[in-house]
Amino acid sequence: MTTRVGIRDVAKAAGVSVTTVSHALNDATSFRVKAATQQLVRDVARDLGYAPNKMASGLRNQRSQILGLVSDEITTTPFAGAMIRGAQDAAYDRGYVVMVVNSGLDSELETREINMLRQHQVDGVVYARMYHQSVQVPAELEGLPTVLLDSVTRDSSISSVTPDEVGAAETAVEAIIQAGHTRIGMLNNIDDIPATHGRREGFLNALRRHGLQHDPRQLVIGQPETAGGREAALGLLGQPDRPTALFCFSDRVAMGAYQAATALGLRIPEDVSIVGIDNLEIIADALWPGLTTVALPHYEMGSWAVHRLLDDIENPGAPAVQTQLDCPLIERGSLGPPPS
Amino acid sequence: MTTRVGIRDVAKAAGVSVTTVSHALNDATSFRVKAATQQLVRDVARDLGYAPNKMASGLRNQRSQILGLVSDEITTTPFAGAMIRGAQDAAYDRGYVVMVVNSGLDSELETREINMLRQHQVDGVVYARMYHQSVQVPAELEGLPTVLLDSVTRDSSISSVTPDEVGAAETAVEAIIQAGHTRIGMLNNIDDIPATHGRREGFLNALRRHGLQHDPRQLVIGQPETAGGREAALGLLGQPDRPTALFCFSDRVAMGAYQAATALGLRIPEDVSIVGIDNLEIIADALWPGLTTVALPHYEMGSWAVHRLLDDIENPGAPAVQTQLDCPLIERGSLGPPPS
DNA sequence: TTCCTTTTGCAAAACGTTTTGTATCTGGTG
DNA sequence: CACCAGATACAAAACGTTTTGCAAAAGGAA
Repeated sequence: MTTRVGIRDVAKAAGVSVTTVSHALNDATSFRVKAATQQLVRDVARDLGYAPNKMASGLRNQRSQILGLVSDEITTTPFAGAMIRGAQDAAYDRGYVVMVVNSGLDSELETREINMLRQHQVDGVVYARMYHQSVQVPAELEGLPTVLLDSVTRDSSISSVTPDEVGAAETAVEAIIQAGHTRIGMLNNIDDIPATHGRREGFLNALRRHGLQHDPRQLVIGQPETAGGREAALGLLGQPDRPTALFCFSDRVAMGAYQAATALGLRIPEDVSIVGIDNLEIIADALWPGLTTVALPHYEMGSWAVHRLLDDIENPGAPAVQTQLDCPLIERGSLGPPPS
Repeated sequence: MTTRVGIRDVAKAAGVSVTTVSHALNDATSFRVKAATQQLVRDVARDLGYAPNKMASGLRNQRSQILGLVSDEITTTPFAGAMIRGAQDAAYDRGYVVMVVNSGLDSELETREINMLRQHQVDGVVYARMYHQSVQVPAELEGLPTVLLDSVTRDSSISSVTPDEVGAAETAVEAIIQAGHTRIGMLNNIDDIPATHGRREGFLNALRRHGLQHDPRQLVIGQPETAGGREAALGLLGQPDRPTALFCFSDRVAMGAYQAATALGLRIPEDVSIVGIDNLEIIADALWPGLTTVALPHYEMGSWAVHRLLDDIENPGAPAVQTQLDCPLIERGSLGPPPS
């Protein structure tokens, strides 16, 4: 219940004026205050536990130092956590704080939530999706600095950051090829999203680069969940000329592939190697043996988005940029040489 | 770049005074304005897209309408997403917004982050953990309305919400018993945390209630991850008098039990039934067959915490309360009758 | 001493609201 | 017409800062 300590209290305690305190604390307009007094003021402020009221200073400078993060769902995967944390950490490093808001798929709710953010005078907004997709930025964001996270839009005047899907697939398939495989199958997603196309392209690129022939029957599609992966893998691994390695659209699909392999009596990686994408630790670490996979840089994307947004805010005018972040290979135990 | 529309603009457009606008919009101090004018003002405000500046109003009424949510890690499991969303939704329904901040295990960072929240004048904070544990509330929260989420502390003057661990285990084991099992094993956690003890207690309660004898050799402990569950289950299921059902500390442990069963050539649920706790969809849905498990009410806890916090803020003085939320059984396919 | 220069203080305005007290307007009633 | 009640307007203060212009103090150098 102790009434908050304000700048006047600090001034009184330090025996200087509020003007001096203000200058001492925000050393911006320097040289109105001598180094010694500045130190004194700071010490006193610390001792008193003074914390400037950001509503007041924000009101005065028309800067809230708050960023909005609007996302769709954040419940099913841990990806959201990583992105938010990346955004958070970056914001914190630069003296900002993040207001998170999520609206599921309800665009009316989204509108109202963005409105709330505006009322709180957020300095900018990160517009995030939980998986890489193409979006239309809501009209309410008009006039607010905005950066897209894990999403892109037609309007190239908005900066965005996404995973390098093609590169991720190339990384995975290169690793498979390096291990000696020549008959490689892919379990792709049936949905028409950027990840589907990008990863397919990367898969084909890697094969081509190494002069490996692509057998279209070994690129199958299915639902991007475990059940879909299981079915697809059962089909692929049941054939006599089965592939010796499987590149899977995601770790969940890879989990299905494990189940299929086990059901068929194939050992991993002795009889068949499996590589995924996502580095969904809760699955990749839990599979037996551990799943070799390519990590999606969620934390880094969150961080990148906020840094970009703050650059935009702090000195506007830079051209928008569409960035794709690298996806590193995480080796566990599911990739080995092909059976001889 | 259109300069924000303020209350004066609304007043001018509606042809009334700012006083009237303010009264019309916050109908609190009623009857200073006639219903007709109120409607007029509201229409004009909507047409102009007027959004009250919360920094200004907050400064004036010493109320930011912002809640802080400080948590530890939010990266590995999707639980964080559910809790945050629950908190979020509840806050939104009552006109508040949430600032999320997370500090890992770095308590110095936590201190500084709480400080930031204070600077932004949050009206209260939810102090959250990602798994049920006992915590010490940091001194910086002194004087701020606080509610604990998925955590408890010695000081019973702070309200808290946690899952009903004992009840969750009872629910799971009751279901197993209803299915006809009499030889039931438990794979518990080795860590000394509330969940470990609560779930053990619930397990024993259920057995006792049905007059089933508890064989201590069938309650084994291990690391609460998949590998730990696998090892523990291999031991338990390898014996001739193996249990016909396994109650697992968590879904990840249950996944290990699946692996062990598969390795031993046991079918689920024909040869052995398995029940978990967590309802970690990404795993429970992915296992084959689907995992019957008990859900931890993360969303509900987040929502409860915020509602409690706002009750505290809006009319202080109510006694603190320690709440435990129910955990419902989620049936999939891993529980069946015992082999005959 | 006198004149600078550097450091500090003081007062005031501004940010956009809410809230209060008082004054004004309107229309109806006696 | 005079009076009254209800509805509204107006002006001002307050919330806690930042920033400005100007004045005052403290030194040092001439």
